[in-house]
Amino acid sequence: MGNADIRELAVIEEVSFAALSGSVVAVDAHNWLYRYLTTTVKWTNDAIYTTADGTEVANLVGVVQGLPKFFEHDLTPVFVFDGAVVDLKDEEVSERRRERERAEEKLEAARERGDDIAVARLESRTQRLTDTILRTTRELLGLLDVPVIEAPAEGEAQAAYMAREGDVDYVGTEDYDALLLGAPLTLRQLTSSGDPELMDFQATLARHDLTWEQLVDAAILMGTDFNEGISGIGPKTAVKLLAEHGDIWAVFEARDAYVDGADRIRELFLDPAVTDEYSVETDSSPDVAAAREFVCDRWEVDPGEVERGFERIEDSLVQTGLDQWE
DNA sequence: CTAAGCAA
DNA sequence: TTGCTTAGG
Repeated sequence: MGNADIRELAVIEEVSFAALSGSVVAVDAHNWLYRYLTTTVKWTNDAIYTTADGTEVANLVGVVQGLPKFFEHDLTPVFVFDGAVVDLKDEEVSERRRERERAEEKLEAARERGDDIAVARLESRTQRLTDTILRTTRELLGLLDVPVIEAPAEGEAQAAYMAREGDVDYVGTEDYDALLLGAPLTLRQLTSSGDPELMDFQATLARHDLTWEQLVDAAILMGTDFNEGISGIGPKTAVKLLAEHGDIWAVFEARDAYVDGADRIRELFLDPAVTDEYSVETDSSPDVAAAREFVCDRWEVDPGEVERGFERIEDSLVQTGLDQWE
């Protein structure tokens, strides 16, 4: 599939958190939450992340554990939430449904034979961001005064747009799509322990002598989330073909191979639904006490699970407060 | 999912 | 160079 192929084209360098100090990052909220739920939190035990009535609250633990990373490095996160689901082609939708059903069958089988490791792995695959998870995440971010922006469609597209407009410095997501959406600078691995990775849009275009349209065309040839690539075309061949033929239509002609709905897929990347109705408020005053109460009292999370995170948030507040006097 | 190794 | 498989997180 295409993701690794796009990485192959992208100009990516490691950066230090220190180099990012003072900047604003538009975080793809769904991507960030998903990553936290599947890797950090979900991996350990399950019961403590569920309330007595069965509501999942692992997201709250994830938020409390994940935000300090931004604050401690003097990064301002802006969380961008998905709006309406972008409608895919019918076959794509049913393919995904089949995938999901297959995964859920396997999960059931693993449960029956008591294979805990397999259960954990499969659960992370079938994990869904429920309405409750999204709602409580927004509420907690609100209490901590972290800006939240509602995208009309894909959060990542909105984030990329805000970065292109210069309203934020970076897009934060693990997804390579940000590059196709024209996000000038994308940060990856903000949640993991090592240094972040910086993906540079203009440098990527320059390296391969491509226009934005051609980069998107190359991705479509190699395969994206929305289409199968053309067999036999990887990163090298895609770039060569576009240099030779100019655009995807000419390539189709020359190879007598076609991608269904290529014009629509192109549009999803080049001209996605976004809104100007947002404001990025960078000075914040988190109500940590209220956040604690929300997480531990309202949602019954064991204080031990989030205490360290709240402390780090409080400490980083003091720290930035001091910085202003230096 | 990502990296590495191998066949065509 | 691409695509497939396998190991590991």
